[in-house]
Amino acid sequence: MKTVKEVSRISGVSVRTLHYYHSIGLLHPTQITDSGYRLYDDAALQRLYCILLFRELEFPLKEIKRILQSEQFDQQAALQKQIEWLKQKRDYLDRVISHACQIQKTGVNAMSFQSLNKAKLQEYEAEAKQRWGDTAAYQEYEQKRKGKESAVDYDLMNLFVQFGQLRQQDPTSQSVQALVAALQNHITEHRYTRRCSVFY
Amino acid sequence: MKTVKEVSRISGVSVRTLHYYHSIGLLHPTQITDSGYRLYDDAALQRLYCILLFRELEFPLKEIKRILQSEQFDQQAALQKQIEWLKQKRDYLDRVISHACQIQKTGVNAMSFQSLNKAKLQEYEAEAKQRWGDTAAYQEYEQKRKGKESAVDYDLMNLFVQFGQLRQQDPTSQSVQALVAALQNHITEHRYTRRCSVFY
DNA sequence: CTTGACCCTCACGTTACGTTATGGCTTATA
DNA sequence: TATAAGCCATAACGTAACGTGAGGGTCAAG
Repeated sequence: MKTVKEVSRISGVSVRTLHYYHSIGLLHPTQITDSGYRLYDDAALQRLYCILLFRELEFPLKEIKRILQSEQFDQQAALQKQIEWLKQKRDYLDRVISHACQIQKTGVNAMSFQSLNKAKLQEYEAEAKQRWGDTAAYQEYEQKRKGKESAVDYDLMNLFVQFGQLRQQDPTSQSVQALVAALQNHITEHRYTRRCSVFY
Repeated sequence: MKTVKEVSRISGVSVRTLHYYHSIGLLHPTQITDSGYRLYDDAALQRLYCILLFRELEFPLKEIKRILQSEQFDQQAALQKQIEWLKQKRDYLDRVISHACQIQKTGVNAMSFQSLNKAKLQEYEAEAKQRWGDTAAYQEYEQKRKGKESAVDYDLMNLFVQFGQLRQQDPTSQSVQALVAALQNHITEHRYTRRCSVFY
């Protein structure tokens, strides 16, 4: 039986987080002493680990809660499909890279934005639908998506468009340099942290 | 001069967002009519585009505000370094994939966690430090990081550890299937959205 | 029995908006 | 010109996942 502090040290989450997870019913302490102290056993730790796992994947806590009490699916096939998905992401990254290289060499004017558009992503989405359309989880997902407009009409291309437009303007201009500086800084800062460590 | 509705339609952001950006001083309307209506010109639209660009990269709005009024850096070199960074990410993804394949074939017991650990990411971090250590932006970043403990002692490996542990337990168990199902569902749901479209 | 390290429960702050609620402005049409 | 449709505005509360004190019990050591 471990106290909040011990669990915190072991798992890396804050005591406050344990309080919070308790309050929302995501992780109940195994026992609570007369004086109100929370105590956790190994099973609780195991569950916490699962929670953190899903959190790593950016599941909202409510989803995690739901997940941890549901059941279904073929595991082996899932891993297989997961691998394929990862490969597609890598390929996409490849295209992004070559595109960036092209921009670097030729500037914006020569960019063939058609070659790298979000159509590819939608392809994936369609494929995902095929792959998971028969699952209960996906059905729910679909349900939730209804009514939500995908009102995002800018994307990676626009990033490069911006880059390009700025380049054509004035290489030493305020906005260009600020853009680049910030880009680097931000990526340096955020791309090594928990949020993105898994899929980058 | 466009009204909020028009800007909203063009840019894809909500009217509320325009209100908000105004309220925090991130994007001022070009003009405000006697009756209090916000009006934006093309320069404002351009600025909005920049804002959205940075937002896409997950900059907090405060940072964006700061960025848009700062100035510095060599742009060309930055793009180059950015490309290299992207390549490293892709390579990391490659390793993740091969690791996943190995797990798929041999199960957990055979996993060589040493081969894919966060050391590689830390390498990148060190390299980033070298690359950007001389920049003002990075200095600030360092400043901010002080005092923050990197208390996250689980990562992608733990993902597979979990996967593996569960597999060894019982392939048809509740937790295994829930894990996989949720994983798939979540990724299907979240990996095609705005948040991650750029870097995947 | 006192001290220090731990524990507890409020409860407000944060980020980037979404979502009504309530009411004024503008424009087209009857 | 009156009225309705459609757009505008300002509150002001809700959300997610905690961080950060404030104010106050508890427990083991000395």
